[in-house]
Amino acid sequence: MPELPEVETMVRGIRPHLEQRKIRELRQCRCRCKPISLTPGFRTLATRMRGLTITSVRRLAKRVVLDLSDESILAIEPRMTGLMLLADPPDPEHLRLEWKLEEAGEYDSVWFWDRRGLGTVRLYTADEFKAELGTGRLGPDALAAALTDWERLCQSHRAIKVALLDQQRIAGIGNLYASEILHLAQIHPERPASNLLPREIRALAAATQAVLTEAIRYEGSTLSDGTYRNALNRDGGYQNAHRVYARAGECCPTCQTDIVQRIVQAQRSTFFCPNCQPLTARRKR
DNA sequence: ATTAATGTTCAGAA
DNA sequence: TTTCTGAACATTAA
Repeated sequence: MPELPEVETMVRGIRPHLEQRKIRELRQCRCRCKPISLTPGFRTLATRMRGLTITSVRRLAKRVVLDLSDESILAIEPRMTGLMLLADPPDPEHLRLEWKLEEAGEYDSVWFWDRRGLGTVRLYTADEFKAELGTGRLGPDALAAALTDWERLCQSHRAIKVALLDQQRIAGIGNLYASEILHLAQIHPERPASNLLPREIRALAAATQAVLTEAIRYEGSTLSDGTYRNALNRDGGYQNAHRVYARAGECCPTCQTDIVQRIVQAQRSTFFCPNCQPLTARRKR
């Protein structure tokens, strides 16, 4: 589930409790589900991480990244249902990994919890990290993208909603926030990206900033399935501010005129308001 | 029983 | 080369 705002919330939640602390040991939680993807395998991972100090905790697109004292880097990718927790997991069955910490602190461990188990955890050397996640695989972060990055995104002929999900062009936006961003920018999701006018590209960049920073302020979105929680198992609050996502059939909160529609693009749901987001660019100004 | 779910990746086809 | 489709990963809830 987590997109940029949810991963940013996880990072902010765990950072003050992990930085400068030493890893006593890594433990695999015994659940009867299939194990998640670990690279390298658990044994090697545990051996390599034991005794290292966590020097910094940061977000890279939709990954939680721990920089370690021997220059190796751990990247945790929550995918659909992964969470980083300091305490109080939603259930004990889907705890996957536990990092036990050395010094006494407010919390003694941090866990990776993942119900569906699609998440991945990978330990990189500095060189491997640069090669895999440096340039190419991930575009500029959605909160740091410059206008030229947005212009590059809009060279694609794909529908703008689909292009927004391309992590190689702009990294961090997922299915939920793509609909919210396009609604605020008043752009129809099926418009070819390459047909956007310069002022619409600027509106898209501004709407992305506005939606993502507001969502971070609300600590992310907890949907009806309730999977996403912050590091202390508390709900996010942005779902109450959603304008269109999962609101098909409801009245558009902006125009109070039209009904929010659901369509499918690239096999994924898109929500939009036909009145606020016309298929042809409004001509004015 | 069927369907859909906030993510990513791959193969194969247009 | 770009873009699209479907499937896969694994689990749960409506």
